[in-house]
Amino acid sequence: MRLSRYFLPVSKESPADAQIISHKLMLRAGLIRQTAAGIYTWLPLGYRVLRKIEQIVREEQDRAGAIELLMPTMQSAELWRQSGRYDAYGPEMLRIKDRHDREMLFGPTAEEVITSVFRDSARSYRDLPRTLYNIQWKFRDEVRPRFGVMRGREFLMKDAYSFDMDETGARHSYNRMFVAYLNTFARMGLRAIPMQADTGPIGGDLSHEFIVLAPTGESDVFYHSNWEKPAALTDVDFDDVDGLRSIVGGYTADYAATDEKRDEAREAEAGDALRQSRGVEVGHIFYFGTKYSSAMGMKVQASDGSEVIPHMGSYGIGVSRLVGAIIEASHDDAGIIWPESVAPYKVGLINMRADHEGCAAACDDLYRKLEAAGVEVLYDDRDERGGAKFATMDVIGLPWQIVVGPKGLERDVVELKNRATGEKIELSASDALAKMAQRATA
RNA sequence: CGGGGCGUGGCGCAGCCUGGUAGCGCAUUAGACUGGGGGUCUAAGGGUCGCAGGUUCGAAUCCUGUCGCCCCGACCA
Repeated sequence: MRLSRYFLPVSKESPADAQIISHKLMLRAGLIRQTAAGIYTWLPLGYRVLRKIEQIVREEQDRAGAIELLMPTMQSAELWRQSGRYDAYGPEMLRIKDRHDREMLFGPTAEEVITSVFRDSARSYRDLPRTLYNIQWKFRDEVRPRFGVMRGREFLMKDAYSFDMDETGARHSYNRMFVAYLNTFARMGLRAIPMQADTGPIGGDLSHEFIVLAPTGESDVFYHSNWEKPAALTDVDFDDVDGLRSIVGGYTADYAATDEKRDEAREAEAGDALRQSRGVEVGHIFYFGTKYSSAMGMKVQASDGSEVIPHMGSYGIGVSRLVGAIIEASHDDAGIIWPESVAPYKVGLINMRADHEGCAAACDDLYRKLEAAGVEVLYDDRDERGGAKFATMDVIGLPWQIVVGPKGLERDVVELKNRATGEKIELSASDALAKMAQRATA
């Protein structure tokens, strides 16, 4: 993409409304614009990041054996009356009437929809277990939206729902998601710590919140220093019940708890290794037994002919919130530092002198070759001074910058800069191309 | 939902107390110079001061209402 033809409104100053760093940077870097309280338009650059994150979530859900579908944003009140939640949910649910005066709502979650859909088609134990998920916009009419996309009213959520014949099966489904979540966040460069959590209005007795450490987080959290080691992907067979259980057991062995769930004995045990921080909740998983399946009359026939009420769990990831959480965890004074896995473009190509014939030709050539090699490149071909271009690239946080200028070209070199480390090396344009092409396919 | 604050060119703000020609910085446009970390000079464009009503000869300014947004607290993927 040529910057001269793109829509990327960046600015030096951020609106006074923005309080926390991720919100300020998302506005300054031209990622989002607010449309109403807690409701945002995703500008081109921000939307690319959102889709990258969404795709990682999707791939890890698929790997864990979950199946994607798409449920509507609008739901009928009737469905929520079946579960008894229509009255229980309260003013956070946005209620709407259609032209026939029928009561509708903008879905804050989808237990009712999925249970109804699956209930009407699943007849036998052969149809189970299944975990179904979708990535869809949700609306929760928060009393006080704030912190940009970290706490919006409209937000993109991945929500998964598992159906099993019994609690043992349900716990395995739960463990699948537990490990899938660790892998999902690790791929985004985040260390997300699973913590024992309250189940809240969703109900049930087994629940973990996945929390990313950040000083601006909304929850106080306590954890063992073992959690400070960098996040690593776990290569697992998701069908291996015992193997998965022991992996989850291993992860939960190290103490980690939110403020409400602190355990004095375990904190004493951790001793000097106990750490305190603030955190952002990026995922939450629940096992809640037959709460919805029984309320909504879901039954399937077991192999012995008896009727069984399936056990369920639900599993959420705040996809749009993750954009903010990643920035909270990865930025510096100059701007955002995107992990390569979610960066909107891999590399920013800076033409130091748009008016310089040789320089422009070299840049155009390198740009074409990068695109042909499948490297996502944002080419700053504007007639601006170098300083302005550096500042733009730094604030939008692309992982790599290739700087092409007349001085370097005299010696047949370009400069490759790593945004995260600030390290700069000189190399030939073809070497820079090769290096970027290699990273694009890695 | 309780408490507090703010709405003035795209963004950040001043002006309001004490009513009288709407201003500054950044950004934008044009030209010139300049060219490796947000350049300089010159010129220019852009605002019915959130909206509605009231007071007044006259309202950004005073009064009433209303809408929107933000902050603290309680609640949340």
